[in-house]
Order: sequence, then C-alpha cells, then structure tokens
Amino acid sequence: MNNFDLSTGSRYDEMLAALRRHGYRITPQRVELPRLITNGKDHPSASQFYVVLRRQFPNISQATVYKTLATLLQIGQVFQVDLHGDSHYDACYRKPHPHLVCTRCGKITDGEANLAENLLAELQAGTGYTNLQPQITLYGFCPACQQEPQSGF
Amino acid sequence: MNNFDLSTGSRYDEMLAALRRHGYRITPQRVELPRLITNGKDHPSASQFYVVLRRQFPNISQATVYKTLATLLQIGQVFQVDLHGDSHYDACYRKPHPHLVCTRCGKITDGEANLAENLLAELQAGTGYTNLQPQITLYGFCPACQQEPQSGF
DNA sequence: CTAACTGCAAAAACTTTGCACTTTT
DNA sequence: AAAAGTGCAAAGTTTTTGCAGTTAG
Repeated sequence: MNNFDLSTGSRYDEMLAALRRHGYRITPQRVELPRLITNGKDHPSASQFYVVLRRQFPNISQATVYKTLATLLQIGQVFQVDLHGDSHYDACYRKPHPHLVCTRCGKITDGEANLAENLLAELQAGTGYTNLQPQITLYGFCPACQQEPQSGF
Repeated sequence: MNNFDLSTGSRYDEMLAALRRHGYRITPQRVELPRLITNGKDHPSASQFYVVLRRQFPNISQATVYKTLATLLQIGQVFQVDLHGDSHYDACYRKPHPHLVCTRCGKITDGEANLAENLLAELQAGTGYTNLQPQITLYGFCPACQQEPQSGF
C-alpha cells in the first residue's frame, strides 16, 4: 500500500528509529507527528500539523511543531517544500519527485520520479555542487480546477 | 553576452515593453528595478532590491518593491524562486532552468536547462495539470563552500 | 537525577494593506 | 484632470527565540 519500496519496515517505524538513532528522546509529540506525516499522502504545513495535533495535545504549541519539524528535517526524515508564504512537509523524501501545486485550490500532489532522478544526476555531475537535495515544484491548475473560469485575464 | 537567445531585443527592453503593453505606467522605479534584475545574473530578494534601489531613491518603500515585483510576476516577466524564509527573483524565466542554492553561503546560480524542459513536458502530458510553471531548486554545497568543515555532524 | 523537551509569550522576519499625496499620461 | 503609482505606517503571517516548568531515559 506504500508507494515507495521500504525494505526496512514502514516509513513511520523508520522515522522513529532515526530519532532514536540520533539520540533524540521519544516524546508523545514526536510519536504523533511522524504518525501523521507518514500516514497521509498530503503535504501539511506547520500550522496544519498544529491544528490536527491540538486534538490530541490541547496545549501543544506552534513552537513544538516547528522544532519537531526542524529536527526531522535535520536528520533527513522529512523533505521541505517551500511555497511562497509557508513551507510544507513530505515524509517520503528518499525518492526525489516533483510536487504539483494547484494555484487555485492549493492542493499539493506528487509527480513522477523518473526524470527527476536523471536531472539530479545530471546536475550532481555537471555543476560541482555536492549534497544536492532537489526541490522540484510545478505550479499550475489541477484537473479539477480547470473547469472554473479564469481569475481575471 | 546574454545567455538566452532573445531575438526581440534585450531582456530589459522587453521587460519595459511588456509593462507598457499591459497598460502599466513607466515610473522611475519601474525603470530601475527591471534594469537591476536584467543586468545581473544573480537572484535578489525583495529586501536586496530595496537596499540597492535606495541608493537612487532614498525614500523608496519596501511596499513599492513588493508591488513592482508582483506586477512583473503577473505579466510573466520575472520568475519567483521560493526559499525557506523569503522569495528571490530571476529575470530570465523564459527557459525553465534549475536553481542551485548553496546552503552555506546562500548563493543562487543557474543550472542547465536540458532535462528541465523534458521534465516539464513529461509532467505537462502525464498529470492532467495545465499552465505548469516549474520551479526547480537544488540545495547543496557550492564548489567554494566544500572546503569548509561540516557544520556539526 | 539530569539533560532534554514542552509550552508560553514575546520577538523577529517577511509580506500585504489602506490611505493621502504625487506623478504619468 | 483623471487614473495610477508611491511612500508611509500599521497590520497580517510565518517562523524563531528565551525561559521556566515538566518529562524521558
């Protein structure tokens, strides 16, 4: 049921294991955010995580959400999608793939990975840059939003 | 001397012509920002434009910079590169190309376009999305910054 | 028990907005 | 002269920071 081949257990288990491996403590908040991000195929923002997490932790703070995401980012367990305005997070960073952002409804979906990997390889080789982390975002109108009338052009 | 083949005059002339064509008035500020962005091969942020523009317009406001960039964006004359904390701008949006961002010094440089265009075509065809505007950003260490010691790992 | 983590509140950074004044056309 | 643009200041967002109290190991 997982789109990505993870021979070493589920994405969620791997994320918690990574936290432990890096010496971070396992707190209820650090259990729940990984669970959320690995369960859905959406790409929530910090404030979207905050809203959902508050159902289980009524007193959780935005700071904790930001700090947890920063931690996961640091150990390479989430991938950041920078949008104009805020950042969104993707749990499945291992296979680089493009993100399609609908500029009308704001939905973010995953694109195909094939060429993305080739492009990464090409750049890795040709530019002298190392440690390249790709962020491929395409802004456009999703199939559902194409029916609606143009905004103002 | 221009990296991109612009059969119809310089990038700067084209940008001003586009402003006129769309009915925008040509003000000193709208002359100078296009001159700045088309002259360099860097990718300034709004506040970087602000700092430079203040040399010629001591009273210019950040608001004017943001509004001017929004206008140029709207008529497709600049391309926006969304980074974690702010957005940067590229004058040569016509040929989609990747941007390489050094996570140590922050420098943004242009990558090769070949595969970028193929990837765009592939996605345009395969996803049902329309009007796709690619934003391909790769974070890594630039050649100059690779000598320095790792931050803290 | 100790170091690490959380929540809270304040602050910082980026961007947008409203409005009076000025400038293009 | 009219419409559009600018500057200023205030406000709106997102994200970061400092610190006291709490908790995981």
